[in-house]
Amino acid sequence: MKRSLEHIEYKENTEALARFAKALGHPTRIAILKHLENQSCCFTGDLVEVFPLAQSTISQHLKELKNAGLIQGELKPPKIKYCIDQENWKIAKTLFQQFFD
Amino acid sequence: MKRSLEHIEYKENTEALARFAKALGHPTRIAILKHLENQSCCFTGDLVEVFPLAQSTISQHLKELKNAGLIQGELKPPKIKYCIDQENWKIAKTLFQQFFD
DNA sequence: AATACTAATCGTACATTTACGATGGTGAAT
DNA sequence: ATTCACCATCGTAAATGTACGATTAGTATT
Repeated sequence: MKRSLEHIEYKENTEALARFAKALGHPTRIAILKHLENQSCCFTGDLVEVFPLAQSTISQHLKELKNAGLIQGELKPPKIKYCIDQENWKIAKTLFQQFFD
Repeated sequence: MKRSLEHIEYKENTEALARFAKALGHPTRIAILKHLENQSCCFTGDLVEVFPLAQSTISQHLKELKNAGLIQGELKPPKIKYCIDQENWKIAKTLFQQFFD
């Protein structure tokens, strides 16, 4: 990508907001989060049934959402229960609110 | 990307929200929009001075923001004045608000 | 018509994203 | 210890994203 070597200095929260936005930047991930908002929690397998995508693809999307901090996984053997990460969710909500005035 | 041929059917507004989010998914674009919110409007050249990026790179980011509908350009020869697209901005704001409850 | 200025677009290089199937790992139950 | 179910991760392929410099296009002004 021929990146500039030094890291650009952005204003406070700019990168955090961009990171959240990027995680939301795919319809499947939006749909997963909407699903989680309704159900409050769900298992990977549930999503695989809901969406016409491979299990690995769903898993990848979950990973990205987790990396962005928007969801968290809880071991519930033999499944994993995913829920909204309420704390970060609130942060994201606030950042978007501030951003849009 | 070995995409599924048929298009996945998402719920209302899911794709619109994802499209906005994707456009916001880069810190430079967030910064540009913040700048526009302060200044209300600005020229491409102004941004080139503000950010340590090539003119073509700024132009590309502006194009994406325009494609997403978040900004609009007005011919002000020999420059182009960019402003927030208030109408779509309101739509985006609403979509994010709804999404975060 | 020629010039000057601005910004878009082109061409390129490399990173990242998105999808799939295949494989590996973890915890429960047998 | 073996097996089963579930899910993560790996490997891969193709699309998209991000950056740059160089070129082109558009709009006054001369």
